[in-house]
Formats: sequence, C-alpha cells, structure tokens
Amino acid sequence: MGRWEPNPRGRLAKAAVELFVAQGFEQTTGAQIAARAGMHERSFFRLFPDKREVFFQALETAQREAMAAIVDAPEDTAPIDAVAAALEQRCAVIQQHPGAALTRHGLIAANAELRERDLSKHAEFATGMAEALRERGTPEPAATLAADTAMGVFRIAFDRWIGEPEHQDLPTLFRDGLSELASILVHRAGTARRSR
Amino acid sequence: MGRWEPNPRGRLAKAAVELFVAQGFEQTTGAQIAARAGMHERSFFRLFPDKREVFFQALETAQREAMAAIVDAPEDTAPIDAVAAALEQRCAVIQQHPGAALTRHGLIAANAELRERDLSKHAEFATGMAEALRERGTPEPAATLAADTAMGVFRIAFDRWIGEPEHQDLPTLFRDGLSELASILVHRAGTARRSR
DNA sequence: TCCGTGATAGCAGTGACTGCTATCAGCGTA
DNA sequence: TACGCTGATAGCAGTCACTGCTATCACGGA
Repeated sequence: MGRWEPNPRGRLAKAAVELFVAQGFEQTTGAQIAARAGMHERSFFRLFPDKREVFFQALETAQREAMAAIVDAPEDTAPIDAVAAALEQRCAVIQQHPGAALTRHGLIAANAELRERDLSKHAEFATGMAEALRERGTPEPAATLAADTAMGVFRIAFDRWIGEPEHQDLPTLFRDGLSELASILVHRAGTARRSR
Repeated sequence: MGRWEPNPRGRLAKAAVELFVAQGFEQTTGAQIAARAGMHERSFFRLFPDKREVFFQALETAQREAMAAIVDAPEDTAPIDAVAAALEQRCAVIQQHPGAALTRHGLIAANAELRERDLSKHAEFATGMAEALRERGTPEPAATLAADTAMGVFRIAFDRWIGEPEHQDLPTLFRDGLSELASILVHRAGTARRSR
C-alpha cells in the first residue's frame, strides 16, 4: 500500500460530480471537492487544470475510441461513413445510460461555463476525427468538413433525444439527421455552380 | 457636455484591444483597461459581463444583420440558400478588412479562453440564424441543421482563408465548401436508408 | 429650488488558480 | 543498514476576475 489512497483523479472526479449534483457547480469550491476526496485543494488543481475539466474525462476517452474506429474502418469506407459509424456507436453507448446522460446534460445546461467547455470539447472531438480521417488518406478540406458536420448533426440529434430519452432512438435520430441534411444541401440553388 | 466622456463602452473596448495587442490578453487586467479608458475597474465590469466580452461586440452586430437578411430573403428562397447568402455577405465584409481579421484571429488563437468564447459566440450566431429561419416557416430540425452546417462551413472557410488572406477569395472558399460538403453527404452509403 | 434618476467611484470581499517550499514514503545503491 | 534520489502531496502566500454594497454627483423635471 502506498502512502496515499490510490486513483486520486478518480476520487476527485467522483467527489466533484457528487457535489455538483448536490449543490450546483458554481456553489462548489475546489477546496470542498478536495476535502471530500481527502486531499488538499492544491492537489486538485495539480491533477486537473481547472474546475471544469473534472467533467469531461469521459468525453476524451470517447474521442480516442471514435478515432480508433475511424482509423480501423475498412479501406473502402467513405470518409462520411467512417465518422458516421463512429458517432452512431457513440449514440448507442449513450442510449444505454439515459439517466447518466440526463444528469450530465442537466448540469451542463445549467451553467454557462460548462456549456462553453462542452462546446470546446466537442470541437476538439471533431478535430480528432478529422485527424483520424487524414490518417487514412482523406484530404482537406473534406476531412474537416465531414468530421465537423457529423459532429454537428450528432449534437442536434442528442439535443432532440435528451428531451424524451425513453421514447426516441438516438442512433436513428442521428442517421435521419444526416439524411435530412443531405437533402437540404442538394436542393440548394448553388448546386450548379460548383466551381466558378 | 455630460459629466463623463461619452461612449464608455466604446472607449473601454478600444483601450482593451490596444492593451491585448501590446501585452497579451492574460497579462492585461481589468483595472488596466479601465485606467486606460479613464474610468474605474468597477465600471468596466458593469459595462461588460467579463473580460472576454469586450472582444465580441462586433460579432453580435453581425449576427443581427445576418438574422435580418435571412428573415428578409425572398419567400421562395430555400433555407440553406438564405443562410448561405447571409454568411456569404459576411465573408465579403470580413474580406474588406484583412488586417483587422488577422489581428483579431491572432489574439483569439493565442488564448484558450478567447478560443472558447469564440466558439460559443459562433454557436449563438448559428442559433440566431436558425431562429430567423423558423420565423420564415422553416421547421425543425431543418432550421438548425441548415444554420449549424452553414456556420461550420463558414468557419472552415475562414480558417483556410486566414492562412493567406491576400491570395484567396473568402466567399468562394465558403461556396466551394458547401458544394464539397453536399457531394460528401450524397455519396454516402446511408443515402438509401432514409427512413427506416 | 429641491428631488428623483442614472451612472460612476470606491471599498471589501470571494474564489479560481499559481508558484514556491517543505515533507515524506518508497526505492536503488554503497 | 544508512543514504540520498524521486515523485507526489501538504500548505502558504499571492494575483486577479468578478460581485455586492454604498456614497457621490450631474442632470432634468416638478
């Protein structure tokens, strides 16, 4: 046994979310989180760059998984299909824990700082997917266009799903979103003047 | 003449940008900005909710203009064409002042807080455009899909343009981005299974 | 002439985050 | 067995964004 309890990051994250749920994000201080995890405030800020980050560890893991899925997709898969498959997989995972998603979404929606960070993390997620596409040969700007767009559709699908998580299928919302977007873009007046 | 100099917000914004350029965003304190504009720190934080906001006034004006353009577009204009026209107009405006765009972009790129706020402001911009679309009868999720996607393509076009502002045409980059995205989405395996 | 109004000055916090130093368990090494 | 090295934590002190409260003062109207 070490001198201190194991898994300090995990303990801090757990303590933080418990406190955020109980009394709100703003009302929870770094010192309180640290104390609940049995450590010093200073250790909290050494392990997490700021108070918001505690919330987004899972997203980074999800990003790595998505990137791996994209890189490992069959060679003949179109870029948009590779990212769509990765995000559809994520839809399925999220749908398995509607309660957790709801709690998380509630906390994020209630706080402007967390909303901003959420946006920023999802942008990073999209950037990672674009990088994965490039690794498999997709050129720019196609890689970024596909990744950012798929992420955008995912977020729209998620926002619709979270309203009634029990009565809608998230992967279907996502797929239908992509289809609807395709038809929106195709029926546009600019279609003819592709290169000028 | 009033008791104080006129246009306090404008003076503060000017002082702030000058200091940000000279010594960086982080190194500039609210008190310094206020002092340079000849007022008290407290007044700065009464006029701007936080230090970052000084930077994004112009964007809110642009958003209002874009929303108006969308609402006022001819009735038979497709949603995507309405938002695309509004953003193309914005492209043209930005291109008229490449120096300003470059300075601004440099400052934002150099600071994580400003990048986050930039993301958040553009998300708000897209939300506003979706609202404008809804006002002219576009249903959801089409309105949000069109607005978010167009904004995404705009940002990608801007990022490419800012690399060499003198040698590329921003409106063209934006239009071509939309076209490329359309072709990416159409050539996707999921196309056939629109509704399941 | 007096008073309500609106905007600013100025003070006194709170809390996120940082730099620095002291401390201590575990471990390789002589 | 003793010693010093390493890596992680405790704890202190400080900066700065941001807030609530109060006093002040020019201006315009009754």
